[in-house]
Amino acid sequence: MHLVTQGPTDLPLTLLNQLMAATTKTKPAKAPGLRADARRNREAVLKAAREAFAEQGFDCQMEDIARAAGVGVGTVYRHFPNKEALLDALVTDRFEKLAEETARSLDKDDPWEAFCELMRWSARLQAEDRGLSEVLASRPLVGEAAAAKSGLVDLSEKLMRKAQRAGKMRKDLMVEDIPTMICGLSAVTGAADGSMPAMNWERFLELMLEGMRAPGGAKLPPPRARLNRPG
Amino acid sequence: MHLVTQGPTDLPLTLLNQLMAATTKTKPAKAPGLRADARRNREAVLKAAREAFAEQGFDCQMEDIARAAGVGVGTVYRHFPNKEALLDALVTDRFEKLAEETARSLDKDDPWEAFCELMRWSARLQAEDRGLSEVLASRPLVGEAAAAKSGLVDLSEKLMRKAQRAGKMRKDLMVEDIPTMICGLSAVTGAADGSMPAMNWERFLELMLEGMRAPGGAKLPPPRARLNRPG
DNA sequence: TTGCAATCGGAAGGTGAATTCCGGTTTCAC
DNA sequence: GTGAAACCGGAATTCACCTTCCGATTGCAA
Repeated sequence: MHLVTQGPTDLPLTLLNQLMAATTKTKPAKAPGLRADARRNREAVLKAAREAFAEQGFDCQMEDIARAAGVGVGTVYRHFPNKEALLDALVTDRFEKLAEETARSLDKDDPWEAFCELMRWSARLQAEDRGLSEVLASRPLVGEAAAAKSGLVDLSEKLMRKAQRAGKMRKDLMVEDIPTMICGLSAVTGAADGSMPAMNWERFLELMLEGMRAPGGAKLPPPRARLNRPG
Repeated sequence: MHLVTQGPTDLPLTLLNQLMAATTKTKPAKAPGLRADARRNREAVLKAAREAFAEQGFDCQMEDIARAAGVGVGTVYRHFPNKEALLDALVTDRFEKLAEETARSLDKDDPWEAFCELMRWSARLQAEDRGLSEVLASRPLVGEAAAAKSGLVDLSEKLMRKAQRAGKMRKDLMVEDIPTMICGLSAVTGAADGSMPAMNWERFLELMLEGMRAPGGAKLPPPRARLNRPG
């Protein structure tokens, strides 16, 4: 009989694996001390999930993912305690990709142009990934993804301040306005690929950028709440 | 035994009621030749549904609606063939309200100011009604609501053209940009009331309006598809 | 008042997914 | 090579809703 893997769910087992990983590498490794077949399957599941999530968003089905990965649903659940955790892993990955690109933008010469290009790049990413756009538009974040987002916000803030100091972005914009903009944009990219092809996120984005450009016209309403971030 | 109301669902009965209504009033009447108790219940159901839909959006439950209306679920289904039809009725109603206000805006002196005020008013409506904002942000329309929307779009187009002729709105905006804007805005109002209170739709809206004001700056990307409308 | 068709309520049925369970396999340390 | 811990698959279970069904009730015309 098993001794340590007993419990209401498989979660403890997963945690154990993560602990073992931590002893091997310092970064949260993708596939720690797993048996060869397990590691292989885990990768296959992630790949299938990425595709299903990009295609159908949160409504993708666990069984489809399992089938696409060539495994049974049980295997999916051995690696991720539930659907939310699986998707959280994917979302975190996406956020890290966004953060990387944002960091790269910070090095460019013209911060305003860099900001605009970053927004365009990110909008394209959303347009190609229904899951990402759903998450950005309306899904509350959980788990690791929340932390990943907070890092992303910090980077955006840096870029924003740079553009403001350069006199190209209106001074009264706040960090909070950026997630807000991205939220609106995501709804548009999501709708555009779905039921309303006449929606045009490229135009929408340019219109918003136009509104953010310095010098600002009419005064913006004051904030009601601030993002609460550590620090 | 029944002779005319037989069918796979109660839909035929509803249609029949509507036909009967048509002979009494020219407009689609709310409660035609129904028995007194039926009419009373129908109103109660609509009221309860309106509240549940505004509060929880499409995820509201039929049983909750029935309970709030003080009737059984069976009664709800006698008046509306299914959930979608019930919500369609509510959405249509909302769209008509929007259209009325738009028509009123057409009579105002300063068309640009009227447009801005209309957008602000409509955003407030969305912020108070989760269901409405869901529909505008991402739900494909069905049934009557689709027709109601098309009427609304026509009116918006008139207002837009007026503002453009007055030289206050950039000339390269198209009708399609307005539903797009509203879609983005709805996502923001929806998120703001839910998980992300730091989102501020008032600021977002003003930013967008700023971008729409004449004279436009950078050229907008060309449309990819047009709204296909009759005429 | 009476007859009965229309209406009512809410239990039961159906559906679509997520999640659990467990007998059979596979990998790997020894 | 061998034993057992770790893994595997996918049928069975669970859960949360929407929708249907039908015996009991009620409004209304005669």
